[in-house]
Amino acid sequence: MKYSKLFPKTIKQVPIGAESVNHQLLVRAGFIHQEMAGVYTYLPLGWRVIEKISNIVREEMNKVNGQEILMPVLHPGENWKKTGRFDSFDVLFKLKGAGDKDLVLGPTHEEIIYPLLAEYVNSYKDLPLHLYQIQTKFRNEPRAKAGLLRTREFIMKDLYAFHESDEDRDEYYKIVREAYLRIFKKLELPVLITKASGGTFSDLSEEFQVVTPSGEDTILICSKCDVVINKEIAGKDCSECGGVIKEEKAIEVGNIFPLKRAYAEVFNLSFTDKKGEKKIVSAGCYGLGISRVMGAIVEVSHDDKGMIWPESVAPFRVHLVGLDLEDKSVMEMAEKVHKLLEAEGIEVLFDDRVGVSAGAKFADADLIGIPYRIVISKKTTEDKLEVKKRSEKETKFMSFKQFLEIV
RNA sequence: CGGGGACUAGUUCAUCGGUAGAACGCUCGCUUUGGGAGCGAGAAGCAGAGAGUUCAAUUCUCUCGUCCCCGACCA
Repeated sequence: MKYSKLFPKTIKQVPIGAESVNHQLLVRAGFIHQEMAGVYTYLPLGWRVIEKISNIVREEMNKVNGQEILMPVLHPGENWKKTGRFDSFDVLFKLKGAGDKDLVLGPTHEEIIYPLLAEYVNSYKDLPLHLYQIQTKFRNEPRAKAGLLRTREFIMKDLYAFHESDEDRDEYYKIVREAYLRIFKKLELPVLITKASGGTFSDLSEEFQVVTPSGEDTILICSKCDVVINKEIAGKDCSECGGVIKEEKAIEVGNIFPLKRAYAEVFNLSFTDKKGEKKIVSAGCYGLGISRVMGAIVEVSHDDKGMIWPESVAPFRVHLVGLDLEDKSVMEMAEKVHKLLEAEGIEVLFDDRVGVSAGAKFADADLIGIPYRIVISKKTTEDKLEVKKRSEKETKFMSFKQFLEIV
């Protein structure tokens, strides 16, 4: 990809109203554009990051036997009336369809997936069943804030798992819990598994929290036994060992909990067991905020110059900066290195602009935060590429071959 | 939903009663090229919407809208 063709370009000024770090940097670098409070367009660089996060999540969901589906954004209001959430779900977007029909923009998908499964699941042989989707959710938050951390429209992965028994459900819960840990490790996002309120469903519920001052949740960490609890449900001292606790601000990037039989009863999601008896399905729900993860990564991984993307989700792997490009031989060398890298399957953003100062190009590279920067100029040759990692200070010189070994 | 702040060029901001200005960005030309280069020329605005006060409103008053911040809220 040539930077000269990339939409859009970076901007120097901090956008008005953008106070949180993720909002400022993502807008300035051209990853996202705000349309209204809590609603954003993902621009080419930002969308590449979203896709990479999604693919990491997808891969791990498939490993735990998840089958990907895509449910509708638009829900029949009727289903929400059945569960009582048409009136009780306070951030529900409601609208009228043709014939004055009540419709809902989906903030979560129990009201779709339960009726769906009730139609198809009959026997214990149909279980367990693990279905997930990566999709846009809508929640009419009273106050959207902090860039991608709290929005009215957001991208989320939600996995719904259905089981014959609570034992089977709880066993699968542990499996997904491990998958989540692998996901956040790949995303290089340090998470603390936090005991949380189960809402209306359960006492057992865990959140994956990223500690950062910009977080809006408060979690309590026990200094003695390493238990982490959301402040919403905790007392003064550690409930496990009575140890002293410390408070931290954190961002919730995932939440897993058993749904038990709450919706299965409403929508009559039942099956016939081996003995021929009718039973109600037991379920678990596993959420992960894809777009929020993007904001959280920026919050924990940046410096005063810009973002520092983990290699797993960076929009490109190499930022090739061409200097002295009005010199024909330098331009040819840069174009050659660009092609060679792409031939190796390495994603490259090539700053091919002519007449833009070196300082401006370096500043853009730092802001965008791609892991490896290669500079091509009068001072370099193919056997002496100038390489710098975004996360490190030192610049190293190496041949193309040597670079391929480290990248 | 309560409290506070803001809305003027594409962006960030000045003007604070007398019909609008800078910086950045953009276009053209020349010079320059290792940490956001210089000079010159140019394009760019119904001052969020509406009403009121006034000879005159971007400026004062009110209403509405939008955005941000602090709370409340956050299956």
